[in-house]
Amino acid sequence: MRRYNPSEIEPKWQQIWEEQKVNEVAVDKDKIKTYAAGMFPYPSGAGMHAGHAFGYTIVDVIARFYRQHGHNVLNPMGWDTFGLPAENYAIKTGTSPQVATATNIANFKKQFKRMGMSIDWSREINTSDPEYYRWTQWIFTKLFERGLAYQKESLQWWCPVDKTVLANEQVEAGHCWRCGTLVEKKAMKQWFFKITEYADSLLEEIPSLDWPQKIKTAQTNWIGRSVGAEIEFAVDGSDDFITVFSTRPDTLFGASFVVLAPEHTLATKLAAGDFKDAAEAYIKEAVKKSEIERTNDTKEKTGVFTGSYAVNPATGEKVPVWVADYVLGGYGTGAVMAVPAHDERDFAFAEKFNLPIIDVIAADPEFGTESVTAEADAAKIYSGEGILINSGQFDGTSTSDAREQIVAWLEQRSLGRAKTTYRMRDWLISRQRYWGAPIPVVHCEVHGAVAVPESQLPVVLPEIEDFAPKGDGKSALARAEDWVNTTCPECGGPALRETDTMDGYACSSWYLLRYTDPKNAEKAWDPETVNYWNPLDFYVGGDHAVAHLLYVRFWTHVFKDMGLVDFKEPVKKLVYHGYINAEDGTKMSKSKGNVVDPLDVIEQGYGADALRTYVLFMGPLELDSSWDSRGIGGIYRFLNRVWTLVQEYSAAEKSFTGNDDAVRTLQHKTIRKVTADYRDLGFNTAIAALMEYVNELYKYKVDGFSDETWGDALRTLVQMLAPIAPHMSDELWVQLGGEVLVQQATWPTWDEALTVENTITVAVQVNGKIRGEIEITKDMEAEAVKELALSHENVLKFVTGEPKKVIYVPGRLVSIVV
RNA sequence: GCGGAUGUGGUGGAAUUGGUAGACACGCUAGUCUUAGGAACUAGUGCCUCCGGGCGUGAAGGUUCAAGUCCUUUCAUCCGCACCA
Repeated sequence: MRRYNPSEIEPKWQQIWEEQKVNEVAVDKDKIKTYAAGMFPYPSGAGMHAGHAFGYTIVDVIARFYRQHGHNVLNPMGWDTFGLPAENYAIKTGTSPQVATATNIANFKKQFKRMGMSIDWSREINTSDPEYYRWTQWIFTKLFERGLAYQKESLQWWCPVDKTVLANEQVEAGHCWRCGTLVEKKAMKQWFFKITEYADSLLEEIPSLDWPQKIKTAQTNWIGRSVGAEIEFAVDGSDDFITVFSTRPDTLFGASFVVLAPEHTLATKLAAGDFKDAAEAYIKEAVKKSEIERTNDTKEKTGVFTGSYAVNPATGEKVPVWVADYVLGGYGTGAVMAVPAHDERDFAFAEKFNLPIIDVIAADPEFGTESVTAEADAAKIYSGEGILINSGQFDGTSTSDAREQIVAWLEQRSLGRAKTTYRMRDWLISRQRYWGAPIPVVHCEVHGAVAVPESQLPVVLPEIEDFAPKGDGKSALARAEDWVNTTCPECGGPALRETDTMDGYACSSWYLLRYTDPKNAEKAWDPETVNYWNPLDFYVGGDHAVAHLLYVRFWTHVFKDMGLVDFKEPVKKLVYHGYINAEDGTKMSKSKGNVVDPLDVIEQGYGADALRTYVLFMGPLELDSSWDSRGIGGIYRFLNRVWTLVQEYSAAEKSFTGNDDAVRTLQHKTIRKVTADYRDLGFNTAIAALMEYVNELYKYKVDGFSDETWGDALRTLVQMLAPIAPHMSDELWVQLGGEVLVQQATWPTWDEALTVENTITVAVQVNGKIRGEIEITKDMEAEAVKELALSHENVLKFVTGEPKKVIYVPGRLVSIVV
């Protein structure tokens, strides 16, 4: 009898799949399409780890499952190659990023193939390939045309180690997402994408997405829409106005002081009189402090009185103007009206500096317009809804009505207007680094910033010797003089190329479209092709909640507006999987030496099928788990049992056995269960059901094998195992008489009538406690079942006299109440 | 602080509409057999027990014939965002 030997059969089938090009697909409108992709990897020098194996196995199983349903399945792969790690690695080792990247890709590709991934390799893309980034640049120019890419001077996050600016999304708790260094603020002229213009559009579509709630909430919070008003406070004795933003214009009558962010343009100007020196010193100090220092210490508020006053537009009262670092320069207008009675932060500030606290909202309508302040505990801040008090003509109005009425009242007097602000900022895309797609812009003395025309794309990244940043705020490209000096596409006059490169996230914001038309040399994509395959049916990943997943949505929304695609949302279903940690439960890392390399596991003899099955069996997709080297042994045992069962069947004398009915019922029940589990992406339970199936078949086989029923049962087993363990399945499929590859055979179906067993075990409860079991036939009447239950020996012990109530849940249990 | 989850055996985890809690697997225990292997197979494995049964899904209440599942309160852990006005 042949032994299960994955290291022999796996390479064999991988070669056959490749030779037959079974995974290469084209547009076919007669078939249902399914487009499944994993978030493409950043091919690091370390190669793949168990987490990669997990994510891409999920994609592959989905792809194979739908292929077995006759769908036209696109499962592509590409490489996210631009970015800091590759460049830093290159600087460290002295090799060029181009060379290092090519080596790493070759390594990753080998691993993918050895894991049996059913990828259409004819569609492989690489973001650092000029044929790819040419179109990334083209998209930039289109955004530029529409005013969605612009340049502005502003304070930005700067990583002093990586010597580049970072997007907001790339700063994690004040530290650089790549190297962990404390970031600084630096004023620089930078390129931005105007994602804020799409804030509402992006927000609106979130509920329609079949994405994990976690991600949807994270995006909603990230966009952070706040509806409120801008309100003008005139500066007393000056023509200046302080514009504040508030979500609670209904509390305006309680605004007892105004607070400016230290960065506010009026902050220094308003420093006056005896307070001038102290205020200026505070402002200077606060601006210098890193953001992290400022936000870290949230308990103790600091601030300083400017010496100036502003006029509350509702009351006409003079209120002091303060400067404090709890007000953020970058949000709203950088100035707030402080209503200490109804805002915690303002309250803390007012208490510390002894500023007036005016109650303007009564929580309980029963208080009417009478102030509760006088006797109310001073420490009580009420930030909820209620009825206005101490608010002139608005007394008695509900807070929600007052919000509208007060804004309208201000608007009449040009002292305010409704305003919606967002927490999200525009996407900063300039990077002062070499290894990225050059921003396709030329700076002309006459015409300013001019987009490079399509005919001159790509702007190829020149190969240079020294690509390390020097910290002068410019990328190494600035030193490539031949490249920098060029002519203006508008006038032909002398001009300089933009030397910043684009954030790598730009490249990954449209690759899901390019996959569908990867070789198009005429345009970024053919609309018909893109609209056939897209949007993506399944997008599998375990990283990124906002950054990439927000950017890719943003670009697609823009493409829709530009008429380049027919859909707004790029990803229908987002499959978010957990991490695989090392055996000790900590994160796998190269430095700790606890990384599990999938290739090692395969080469130890377990094979790719066992690896794939194991990572899926560990638990539900979304949960984190820890690698357990013993667990894969159990999986290997299971695959061996499958193998052995088929060998025994093949070798056996076939005869009628008497267990055919039972085997058939088992088969149909299993098809129903496993099919549903696959569809719901419950791979762990699908595998468990297949194990149970095999265990049951082992029990039945002692009676011998019949030809037809057992052949069917085993072919079904092999087919249902095929998405997960494709190599073994193809091998056994042939052995069981299959004529084509398993993935080309139709998925088994079940007959509901055949899933019902002839005799069913029903539990009997007395007063909610299980007291016995009865065997009934499948057609037994409810009354007969109840009677049978009541005559059960053990049940009789607990039932004295006439039962109050007898409930029969068909096929499940009988509940007797006494 | 806000938001999102998650709490089930020694471990990873299963449980349609509320309907026999612990599927499946790891581990463990005992046994069988042998070409001593990364074995394989068989049986057992939630806790307690006076062997009748009792108790069990973070905790406490509630609804129900019946609750891991629904409701109320509460505790713990993890993750995301964090002075966003």
